[in-house]
Amino acid sequence: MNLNVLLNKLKANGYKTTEQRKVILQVLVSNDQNLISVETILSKSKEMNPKTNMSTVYRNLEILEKLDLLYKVIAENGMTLYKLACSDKHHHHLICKGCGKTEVIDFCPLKSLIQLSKEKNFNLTEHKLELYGYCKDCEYNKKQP
Amino acid sequence: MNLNVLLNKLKANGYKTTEQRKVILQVLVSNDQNLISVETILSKSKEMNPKTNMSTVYRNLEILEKLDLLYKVIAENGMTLYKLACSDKHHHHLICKGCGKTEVIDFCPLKSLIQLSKEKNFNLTEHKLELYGYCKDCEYNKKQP
DNA sequence: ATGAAATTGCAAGTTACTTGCAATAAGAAA
DNA sequence: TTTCTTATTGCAAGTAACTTGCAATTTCAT
Repeated sequence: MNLNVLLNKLKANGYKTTEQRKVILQVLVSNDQNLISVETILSKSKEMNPKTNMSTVYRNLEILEKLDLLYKVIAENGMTLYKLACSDKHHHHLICKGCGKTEVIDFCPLKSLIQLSKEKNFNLTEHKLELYGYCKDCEYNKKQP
Repeated sequence: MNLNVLLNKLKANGYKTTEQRKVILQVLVSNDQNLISVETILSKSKEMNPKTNMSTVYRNLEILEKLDLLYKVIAENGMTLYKLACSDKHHHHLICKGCGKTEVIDFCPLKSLIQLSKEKNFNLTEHKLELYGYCKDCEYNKKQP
């Protein structure tokens, strides 16, 4: 995903192209293989445009998230990490606990995933699988409000 | 997992049995099928012992986590939800987005999980699979510091 | 009963993020 | 190109969810 594609998607949704926005997007584009923190996004943005403000970063991340252009992970310490979303196709990630580097994995069944991470020389230490949805009771209550 | 088992595990690790601790554990024990927030733990604890304090709740949760007696999920809004850990055996959960009720699932491959949630009348809407570990580079750096 | 060590409550502090508002910038329309 | 509406920004103050320091209290082995 490059800068202009992103700016066009934003424009198509009524958002304007500003210097600060361009810089923030540029930072995300050039780190599109790694999960990075807001702190990092801010400091790298400031390198390119010193007047970039924290609120602006948060507000732009919020917009990107709303447009499904952002992938977000909440770390164990409660800190939020971001990267640009890569594609609409369903996929998962290998996430390096050392550097935050991510690798896309195109399919789902766990057995094959474990095999795949071996092939990629990724030392898989933990995994977290959370299934969300509605239980029988809540589903019933949704339909009978 | 009942109250006395928990208190004994704590005792075995040098932690004392206090009124507040008992109450907090009791709240967790009686909600062991649901993920609950700290706010809920605190208010339910206060019902049983009005002088229970927020710091005390946090400090006790910290201890339980350190002893691997607690299962913790960080929700999308950044709030942390807890329940007692159920067993040492590797397993996953179905988590209801409505009420936080959890159901244990004993095996792993995703296909069977989807089948299983159907059998349980759980309307699976999303899932999140995150694989953590170390990439080739970080693994190398760990070995050559 | 005594005393060392753990625990607690309180209040103040911290961190990560949010919000209100006035000033500024973007870009469509005139 | 100027005008004008609307989005965007920076700032500073606010909030939510924890965390911490410390003195007072409680537990429990002796």
